[in-house]
Amino acid sequence: MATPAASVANTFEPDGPLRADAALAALPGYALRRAANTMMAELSSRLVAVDLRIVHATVLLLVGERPDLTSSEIGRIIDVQRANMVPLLARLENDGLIRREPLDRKSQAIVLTAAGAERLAKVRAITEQFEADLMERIPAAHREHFVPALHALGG
Amino acid sequence: MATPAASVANTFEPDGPLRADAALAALPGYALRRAANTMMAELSSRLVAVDLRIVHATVLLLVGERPDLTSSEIGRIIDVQRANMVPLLARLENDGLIRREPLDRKSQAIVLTAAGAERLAKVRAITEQFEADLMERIPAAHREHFVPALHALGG
DNA sequence: TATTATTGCTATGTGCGATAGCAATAAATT
DNA sequence: AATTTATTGCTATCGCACATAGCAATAATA
Repeated sequence: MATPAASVANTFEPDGPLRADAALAALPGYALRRAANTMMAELSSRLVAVDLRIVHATVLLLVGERPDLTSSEIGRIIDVQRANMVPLLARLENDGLIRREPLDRKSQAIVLTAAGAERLAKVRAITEQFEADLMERIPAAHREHFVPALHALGG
Repeated sequence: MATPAASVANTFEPDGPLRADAALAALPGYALRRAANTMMAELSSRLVAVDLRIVHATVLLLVGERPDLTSSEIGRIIDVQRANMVPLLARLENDGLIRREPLDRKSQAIVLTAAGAERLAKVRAITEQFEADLMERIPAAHREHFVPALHALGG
Protein backbone atom coordinates (compact mmCIF):
# COMPACT_ATOMS: atom_id res chain seq x y z
CA MET A 1 0.00 0.00 0.00
CA ALA A 2 0.94 3.68 0.09
CA THR A 3 3.22 5.22 -2.44
CA PRO A 4 6.27 3.24 -3.40
CA ALA A 5 8.85 5.98 -2.96
CA ALA A 6 11.25 3.66 -4.65
CA SER A 7 14.22 5.59 -5.92
CA VAL A 8 14.57 3.32 -8.91
CA ALA A 9 11.00 3.27 -10.06
CA ASN A 10 9.16 0.42 -11.65
CA THR A 11 9.51 1.03 -15.34
CA PHE A 12 6.29 -0.68 -16.31
CA GLU A 13 3.82 0.76 -13.87
CA PRO A 14 5.30 4.21 -13.33
CA ASP A 15 3.05 5.29 -10.56
CA GLY A 16 0.73 2.44 -9.80
CA PRO A 17 0.74 0.31 -6.69
CA LEU A 18 3.98 -1.53 -6.37
CA ARG A 19 3.04 -5.06 -7.25
CA ALA A 20 5.99 -7.11 -8.18
CA ASP A 21 9.25 -5.89 -9.45
CA ALA A 22 9.80 -6.29 -13.17
CA ALA A 23 12.35 -9.03 -12.64
CA LEU A 24 9.89 -11.01 -10.59
CA ALA A 25 6.85 -10.36 -12.73
CA ALA A 26 8.58 -12.09 -15.61
CA LEU A 27 8.70 -15.39 -13.74
CA PRO A 28 5.72 -17.69 -14.36
CA GLY A 29 6.32 -19.41 -11.04
CA TYR A 30 6.17 -16.13 -9.22
CA ALA A 31 3.03 -15.12 -11.07
CA LEU A 32 1.49 -18.46 -10.17
CA ARG A 33 2.25 -18.01 -6.52
CA ARG A 34 0.92 -14.49 -6.42
CA ALA A 35 -2.24 -15.32 -8.31
CA ALA A 36 -2.92 -18.20 -5.95
CA ASN A 37 -2.29 -16.01 -2.91
CA THR A 38 -4.51 -13.26 -4.21
CA MET A 39 -7.36 -15.57 -5.05
CA MET A 40 -7.14 -17.51 -1.83
CA ALA A 41 -7.19 -14.28 0.13
CA GLU A 42 -10.27 -13.30 -1.80
CA LEU A 43 -11.96 -16.62 -1.14
CA SER A 44 -11.03 -16.46 2.52
CA SER A 45 -12.65 -13.12 2.92
CA ARG A 46 -15.81 -14.37 1.26
CA LEU A 47 -15.89 -17.35 3.59
CA VAL A 48 -15.99 -15.22 6.71
CA ALA A 49 -19.69 -14.95 5.90
CA VAL A 50 -20.03 -18.61 6.88
CA ASP A 51 -17.33 -18.44 9.56
CA LEU A 52 -15.20 -21.03 7.83
CA ARG A 53 -11.67 -21.19 6.56
CA ILE A 54 -10.81 -22.58 3.17
CA VAL A 55 -9.76 -25.95 4.56
CA HIS A 56 -12.94 -26.32 6.52
CA ALA A 57 -15.04 -25.41 3.52
CA THR A 58 -13.09 -27.94 1.49
CA VAL A 59 -13.82 -30.67 3.99
CA LEU A 60 -17.51 -29.84 3.98
CA LEU A 61 -17.57 -29.97 0.19
CA LEU A 62 -15.86 -33.32 0.35
CA VAL A 63 -17.99 -35.02 2.97
CA GLY A 64 -21.05 -33.59 1.27
CA GLU A 65 -20.16 -35.64 -1.78
CA ARG A 66 -19.02 -38.80 -0.09
CA PRO A 67 -20.73 -39.85 3.08
CA ASP A 68 -18.28 -42.46 4.26
CA LEU A 69 -14.90 -40.76 4.20
CA THR A 70 -12.65 -41.24 7.18
CA SER A 71 -10.37 -38.64 8.66
CA SER A 72 -7.34 -40.31 7.13
CA GLU A 73 -8.89 -40.44 3.71
CA ILE A 74 -9.88 -36.81 3.79
CA GLY A 75 -6.36 -35.97 4.81
CA ARG A 76 -4.91 -37.83 1.88
CA ILE A 77 -7.23 -36.10 -0.53
CA ILE A 78 -6.59 -32.58 0.66
CA ASP A 79 -2.97 -33.13 1.65
CA VAL A 80 -3.33 -32.71 5.35
CA GLN A 81 -1.63 -35.14 7.64
CA ARG A 82 -3.51 -37.35 10.05
CA ALA A 83 -2.18 -35.50 13.04
CA ASN A 84 -3.32 -32.17 11.64
CA MET A 85 -6.75 -33.47 10.76
CA VAL A 86 -7.51 -33.75 14.45
CA PRO A 87 -7.92 -30.06 15.34
CA LEU A 88 -9.47 -29.45 11.94
CA LEU A 89 -12.27 -31.95 12.42
CA ALA A 90 -12.58 -31.06 16.08
CA ARG A 91 -13.42 -27.55 15.03
CA LEU A 92 -16.11 -28.70 12.62
CA GLU A 93 -17.48 -31.09 15.20
CA ASN A 94 -17.52 -28.40 17.84
CA ASP A 95 -19.49 -26.19 15.52
CA GLY A 96 -21.93 -29.05 15.08
CA LEU A 97 -21.31 -29.34 11.38
CA ILE A 98 -20.03 -32.90 11.27
CA ARG A 99 -20.51 -36.04 13.24
CA ARG A 100 -18.51 -39.27 13.52
CA GLU A 101 -20.03 -42.59 12.71
CA PRO A 102 -18.17 -45.84 13.39
CA LEU A 103 -17.40 -47.92 10.32
CA ASP A 104 -15.71 -50.69 12.22
CA ARG A 105 -13.95 -50.73 15.55
CA LYS A 106 -11.06 -48.75 14.17
CA SER A 107 -12.36 -46.32 11.58
CA GLN A 108 -15.07 -43.75 11.64
CA ALA A 109 -16.87 -41.97 8.87
CA ILE A 110 -17.17 -38.22 8.92
CA VAL A 111 -20.69 -37.25 8.05
CA LEU A 112 -22.57 -34.00 7.81
CA THR A 113 -25.08 -33.05 10.44
CA ALA A 114 -28.22 -31.17 9.45
CA ALA A 115 -26.50 -27.95 10.41
CA GLY A 116 -23.53 -29.05 8.35
CA ALA A 117 -25.70 -29.59 5.31
CA GLU A 118 -27.20 -26.13 5.71
CA ARG A 119 -23.80 -24.57 6.03
CA LEU A 120 -22.58 -26.52 3.05
CA ALA A 121 -25.35 -25.06 0.92
CA LYS A 122 -24.06 -21.59 1.72
CA VAL A 123 -20.50 -22.69 1.07
CA ARG A 124 -21.54 -23.99 -2.32
CA ALA A 125 -23.20 -20.71 -3.18
CA ILE A 126 -20.10 -18.78 -2.18
CA THR A 127 -17.63 -21.00 -3.97
CA GLU A 128 -19.68 -21.12 -7.14
CA GLN A 129 -19.82 -17.36 -7.23
CA PHE A 130 -16.15 -17.20 -6.44
CA GLU A 131 -15.18 -19.58 -9.20
CA ALA A 132 -17.35 -17.71 -11.66
CA ASP A 133 -15.79 -14.38 -10.71
CA LEU A 134 -12.34 -15.87 -10.92
CA MET A 135 -12.88 -17.12 -14.44
CA GLU A 136 -14.39 -13.86 -15.49
CA ARG A 137 -11.32 -11.96 -14.46
CA ILE A 138 -9.38 -13.87 -17.04
CA PRO A 139 -9.55 -12.35 -20.52
CA ALA A 140 -11.81 -14.47 -22.68
CA ALA A 141 -9.02 -15.43 -25.04
CA HIS A 142 -7.11 -17.17 -22.28
CA ARG A 143 -9.98 -18.45 -20.22
CA GLU A 144 -10.46 -21.94 -21.57
CA HIS A 145 -6.75 -22.66 -21.40
CA PHE A 146 -6.41 -21.84 -17.76
CA VAL A 147 -7.74 -24.87 -15.95
CA PRO A 148 -6.14 -27.40 -18.30
CA ALA A 149 -2.81 -25.67 -17.79
CA LEU A 150 -3.22 -25.81 -14.02
CA HIS A 151 -4.10 -29.48 -14.14
CA ALA A 152 -0.97 -30.13 -16.12
CA LEU A 153 1.04 -28.60 -13.32
CA GLY A 154 -0.41 -31.15 -11.08
CA GLY A 155 -1.85 -31.65 -7.72
CA MET B 1 0.48 -42.17 -0.57
CA ALA B 2 -0.21 -45.89 -0.50
CA THR B 3 -3.40 -47.30 -1.89
CA PRO B 4 -6.52 -45.26 -1.30
CA ALA B 5 -8.64 -48.01 0.19
CA ALA B 6 -11.55 -45.66 -0.17
CA SER B 7 -14.80 -47.54 0.04
CA VAL B 8 -16.37 -45.24 -2.50
CA ALA B 9 -13.61 -45.20 -5.03
CA ASN B 10 -12.58 -42.32 -7.19
CA THR B 11 -14.44 -42.86 -10.41
CA PHE B 12 -11.98 -41.04 -12.61
CA GLU B 13 -8.67 -42.45 -11.52
CA PRO B 14 -9.67 -45.96 -10.51
CA ASP B 15 -6.38 -46.98 -9.05
CA GLY B 16 -4.05 -44.03 -9.33
CA PRO B 17 -2.80 -41.91 -6.50
CA LEU B 18 -5.64 -40.13 -4.80
CA ARG B 19 -5.22 -36.55 -5.91
CA ALA B 20 -8.27 -34.47 -5.51
CA ASP B 21 -11.79 -35.65 -5.32
CA ALA B 22 -13.86 -35.11 -8.44
CA ALA B 23 -15.91 -32.39 -6.79
CA LEU B 24 -12.77 -30.48 -5.91
CA ALA B 25 -10.94 -31.03 -9.15
CA ALA B 26 -13.70 -29.19 -10.98
CA LEU B 27 -12.99 -25.96 -9.12
CA PRO B 28 -10.53 -23.61 -10.86
CA GLY B 29 -9.65 -22.02 -7.54
CA TYR B 30 -8.77 -25.36 -6.07
CA ALA B 31 -6.71 -26.28 -9.10
CA LEU B 32 -4.91 -22.96 -8.82
CA ARG B 33 -4.07 -23.54 -5.20
CA ARG B 34 -2.86 -27.06 -5.81
CA ALA B 35 -0.77 -26.14 -8.82
CA ALA B 36 0.85 -23.34 -6.88
CA ASN B 37 1.56 -25.63 -3.93
CA THR B 38 3.00 -28.32 -6.16
CA MET B 39 5.25 -25.96 -8.04
CA MET B 40 6.43 -24.13 -4.96
CA ALA B 41 7.28 -27.43 -3.33
CA GLU B 42 9.26 -28.31 -6.42
CA LEU B 43 11.09 -25.00 -6.41
CA SER B 44 11.79 -25.29 -2.72
CA SER B 45 13.40 -28.63 -3.16
CA ARG B 46 15.58 -27.30 -5.96
CA LEU B 47 16.66 -24.40 -3.78
CA VAL B 48 18.06 -26.63 -1.08
CA ALA B 49 21.08 -26.84 -3.38
CA VAL B 50 21.81 -23.21 -2.52
CA ASP B 51 20.52 -23.49 1.04
CA LEU B 52 17.85 -20.88 0.48
CA ARG B 53 14.12 -20.71 0.84
CA ILE B 54 11.91 -19.20 -1.81
CA VAL B 55 11.55 -15.89 0.02
CA HIS B 56 15.28 -15.57 0.45
CA ALA B 57 15.90 -16.35 -3.18
CA THR B 58 13.28 -13.77 -4.10
CA VAL B 59 15.01 -11.13 -2.04
CA LEU B 60 18.34 -11.91 -3.66
CA LEU B 61 16.79 -11.65 -7.09
CA LEU B 62 15.32 -8.32 -6.11
CA VAL B 63 18.37 -6.69 -4.58
CA GLY B 64 20.39 -8.03 -7.47
CA GLU B 65 18.31 -5.88 -9.77
CA ARG B 66 17.98 -2.80 -7.65
CA PRO B 67 20.88 -1.83 -5.47
CA ASP B 68 19.16 0.71 -3.28
CA LEU B 69 16.11 -1.04 -1.96
CA THR B 70 15.34 -0.69 1.71
CA SER B 71 13.90 -3.36 3.94
CA SER B 72 10.51 -1.68 3.90
CA GLU B 73 10.47 -1.41 0.16
CA ILE B 74 11.37 -5.03 -0.32
CA GLY B 75 8.63 -5.93 2.08
CA ARG B 76 6.08 -4.00 0.11
CA ILE B 77 7.14 -5.62 -3.12
CA ILE B 78 7.05 -9.18 -1.89
CA ASP B 79 4.18 -8.70 0.56
CA VAL B 80 6.08 -9.26 3.75
CA GLN B 81 5.56 -6.92 6.63
CA ARG B 82 8.27 -4.77 8.10
CA ALA B 83 8.36 -6.75 11.28
CA ASN B 84 8.78 -10.00 9.42
CA MET B 85 11.50 -8.64 7.20
CA VAL B 86 13.77 -8.48 10.21
CA PRO B 87 14.52 -12.19 10.71
CA LEU B 88 14.45 -12.68 6.96
CA LEU B 89 17.20 -10.15 6.27
CA ALA B 90 19.04 -11.17 9.42
CA ARG B 91 19.35 -14.62 7.99
CA LEU B 92 20.75 -13.36 4.71
CA GLU B 93 23.10 -11.03 6.54
CA ASN B 94 24.23 -13.81 8.82
CA ASP B 95 25.04 -15.92 5.80
CA GLY B 96 27.07 -13.03 4.47
CA LEU B 97 24.92 -12.61 1.38
CA ILE B 98 23.74 -9.07 1.97
CA ARG B 99 25.03 -5.98 3.65
CA ARG B 100 23.33 -2.81 4.87
CA GLU B 101 24.38 0.54 3.61
CA PRO B 102 23.01 3.76 5.13
CA LEU B 103 21.01 5.94 2.76
CA ASP B 104 20.31 8.62 5.33
CA ARG B 105 20.15 8.50 9.09
CA LYS B 106 16.91 6.53 8.99
CA SER B 107 16.99 4.22 6.02
CA GLN B 108 19.46 1.71 4.82
CA ALA B 109 19.88 0.05 1.47
CA ILE B 110 20.15 -3.72 1.27
CA VAL B 111 22.97 -4.62 -1.07
CA LEU B 112 24.55 -7.83 -2.20
CA THR B 113 27.95 -8.84 -0.93
CA ALA B 114 30.37 -10.64 -3.21
CA ALA B 115 29.20 -13.92 -1.73
CA GLY B 116 25.64 -12.78 -2.29
CA ALA B 117 26.31 -12.11 -5.94
CA GLU B 118 27.82 -15.55 -6.35
CA ARG B 119 24.88 -17.17 -4.66
CA LEU B 120 22.52 -15.13 -6.78
CA ALA B 121 24.13 -16.48 -9.94
CA LYS B 122 23.28 -19.99 -8.78
CA VAL B 123 19.79 -18.91 -7.82
CA ARG B 124 19.30 -17.49 -11.29
CA ALA B 125 20.42 -20.72 -12.88
CA ILE B 126 18.04 -22.72 -10.73
CA THR B 127 15.06 -20.47 -11.23
CA GLU B 128 15.56 -20.21 -14.96
CA GLN B 129 15.62 -23.97 -15.23
CA PHE B 130 12.63 -24.20 -12.97
CA GLU B 131 10.59 -21.75 -14.98
CA ALA B 132 11.51 -23.50 -18.19
CA ASP B 133 10.49 -26.86 -16.78
CA LEU B 134 7.27 -25.41 -15.46
CA MET B 135 6.28 -24.03 -18.82
CA GLU B 136 7.19 -27.24 -20.52
CA ARG B 137 4.83 -29.19 -18.37
CA ILE B 138 1.99 -27.21 -19.82
CA PRO B 139 0.66 -28.60 -23.10
CA ALA B 140 1.82 -26.38 -25.94
CA ALA B 141 -1.70 -25.35 -26.85
CA HIS B 142 -2.25 -23.74 -23.48
CA ARG B 143 1.23 -22.51 -22.80
CA GLU B 144 1.13 -18.96 -24.09
CA HIS B 145 -2.16 -18.28 -22.34
CA PHE B 146 -0.94 -19.24 -18.94
CA VAL B 147 1.06 -16.25 -17.74
CA PRO B 148 -1.38 -13.66 -19.10
CA ALA B 149 -4.19 -15.45 -17.29
CA LEU B 150 -2.21 -15.43 -14.06
CA HIS B 151 -1.43 -11.76 -14.38
CA ALA B 152 -5.11 -11.06 -14.85
CA LEU B 153 -5.75 -12.71 -11.51
CA GLY B 154 -3.45 -10.23 -10.02
CA GLY B 155 -0.73 -9.79 -7.57
C1' DT C 1 7.91 25.10 13.57
C1' DA C 2 4.57 21.72 14.54
C1' DT C 3 2.46 17.76 12.96
C1' DT C 4 2.35 13.52 10.55
C1' DA C 5 4.47 9.59 8.30
C1' DT C 6 8.02 6.36 7.80
C1' DT C 7 11.79 3.41 9.18
C1' DG C 8 13.70 -0.41 11.52
C1' DC C 9 13.02 -2.83 15.24
C1' DT C 10 11.13 -5.74 19.68
C1' DA C 11 7.78 -8.52 21.55
C1' DT C 12 4.18 -11.45 21.14
C1' DG C 13 0.23 -14.30 19.66
C1' DT C 14 -1.87 -17.55 16.46
C1' DG C 15 -2.38 -20.98 13.14
C1' DC C 16 -0.32 -24.38 9.99
C1' DG C 17 2.53 -28.08 8.72
C1' DA C 18 5.80 -31.69 9.94
C1' DT C 19 7.70 -35.38 12.97
C1' DA C 20 7.70 -38.95 16.46
C1' DG C 21 5.43 -41.95 19.11
C1' DC C 22 1.40 -44.88 20.91
C1' DA C 23 -2.41 -48.25 21.61
C1' DA C 24 -6.02 -50.46 19.22
C1' DT C 25 -7.39 -52.82 15.37
C1' DA C 26 -7.48 -54.50 10.75
C1' DA C 27 -5.17 -56.68 6.80
C1' DA C 28 -1.70 -59.48 4.86
C1' DT C 29 1.67 -63.24 5.16
C1' DT C 30 3.31 -67.54 6.30
C1' DA D 1 -4.51 -70.16 12.89
C1' DA D 2 -0.72 -67.49 14.22
C1' DT D 3 2.25 -63.97 13.33
C1' DT D 4 3.75 -60.00 11.18
C1' DT D 5 2.76 -55.64 8.99
C1' DA D 6 -0.14 -51.65 8.04
C1' DT D 7 -3.51 -48.44 9.26
C1' DT D 8 -6.29 -45.59 12.26
C1' DG D 9 -6.99 -41.88 15.33
C1' DC D 10 -4.77 -39.60 18.48
C1' DT D 11 -1.12 -36.81 21.75
C1' DA D 12 2.73 -33.99 22.11
C1' DT D 13 5.85 -31.00 20.30
C1' DC D 14 8.74 -28.13 17.14
C1' DG D 15 9.48 -24.72 13.76
C1' DC D 16 7.77 -21.47 10.51
C1' DA D 17 4.86 -17.97 8.44
C1' DC D 18 2.19 -14.20 9.31
C1' DA D 19 -0.27 -10.65 11.91
C1' DT D 20 -0.63 -6.91 15.57
C1' DA D 21 0.93 -3.49 18.81
C1' DG D 22 4.16 -0.56 20.31
C1' DC D 23 8.55 2.33 20.25
C1' DA D 24 12.32 5.71 19.39
C1' DA D 25 14.61 8.00 15.79
C1' DT D 26 14.20 10.44 11.79
C1' DA D 27 12.30 12.38 7.66
C1' DA D 28 8.62 14.67 5.18
C1' DT D 29 4.74 17.77 5.13
C1' DA D 30 1.66 21.40 6.45
